[in-house]
Amino acid sequence: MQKNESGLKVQLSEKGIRLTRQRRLLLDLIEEASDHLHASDLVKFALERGEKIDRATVYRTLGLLKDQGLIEELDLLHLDGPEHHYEAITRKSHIHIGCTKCGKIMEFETDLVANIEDEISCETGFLIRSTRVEVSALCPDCQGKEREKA
Amino acid sequence: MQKNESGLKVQLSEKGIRLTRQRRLLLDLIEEASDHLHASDLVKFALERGEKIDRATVYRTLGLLKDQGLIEELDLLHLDGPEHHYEAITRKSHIHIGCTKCGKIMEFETDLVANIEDEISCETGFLIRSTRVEVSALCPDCQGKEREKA
DNA sequence: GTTCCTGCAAAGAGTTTGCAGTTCT
DNA sequence: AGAACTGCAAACTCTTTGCAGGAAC
Repeated sequence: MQKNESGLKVQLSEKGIRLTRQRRLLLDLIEEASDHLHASDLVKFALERGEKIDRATVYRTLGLLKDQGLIEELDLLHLDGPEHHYEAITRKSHIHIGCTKCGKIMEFETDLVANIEDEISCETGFLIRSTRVEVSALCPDCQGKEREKA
Repeated sequence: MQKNESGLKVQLSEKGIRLTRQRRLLLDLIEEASDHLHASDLVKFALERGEKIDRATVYRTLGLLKDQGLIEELDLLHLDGPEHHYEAITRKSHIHIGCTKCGKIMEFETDLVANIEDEISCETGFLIRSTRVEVSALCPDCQGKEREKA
């Protein structure tokens, strides 16, 4: 373990999991990303910064990070295709709203998700790990275009 | 359009979409199902009642029904594999809680989802079509087993 | 030094597509 | 009759796996 490692890397290391060049690379890419990445994005972005990584390693690492609770797997309603998207789990959880017409994804923060989680815990006894909320909608721009047609 | 067609079939027909033998069959299976079906379930269940339907038709029909807003596509956190699951859209919406250990899926009804939708509509102007909430958790049984190990 | 990880290549699974023939309205 | 739908088969994409060599601790 090297000095001054960034957040997710420390977390992984503290769980007794080896930090390899490839894992550092992927964690960097995921932490720096503003978007929701999928596996082939990661291969591509790695190449762009001159580092090579195999698809298989990407998938294996994403699985590992998901199991360890460091990243979250999203489908984003498959508006963009069948791949899975991943994002770092941050303090403030947020939900995703996708426009079914233009495919745009918007993030939205709300405390109400925590309320749902509380209600579930109390009433069912389930111990919640994470909650994924994905909303399928029509964005304001696309609503305008729909009205023009009519 | 035949007489006494069931709910989803009427809805489809009213949209001007042809009712074929295969579509009736799939709608019947989806309406009667208590579980969340995926494509190959539908092929299998059709065969069990002596009707043949091609995979391609199943996928095309599921796409159609999803686009028309008659069924909802779920991933159920992929606890059960990479397939998509489908269920009829019913009046009372519900969310899915999956146990990451045993894979059990529980349905849960709450009014709080409607609150989230209201908040989103007001603050973003998005017109919501549907909201998918999938919770990853540990069920009470599996929590017990975890404690035994420790 | 031991254990775990990676790359490569091949396989696997779910899903989509082109086309000719059939069915619906 | 005309438009839309289906079955078949092949193709496609995303993802997983076995194995030999290499890296982390």
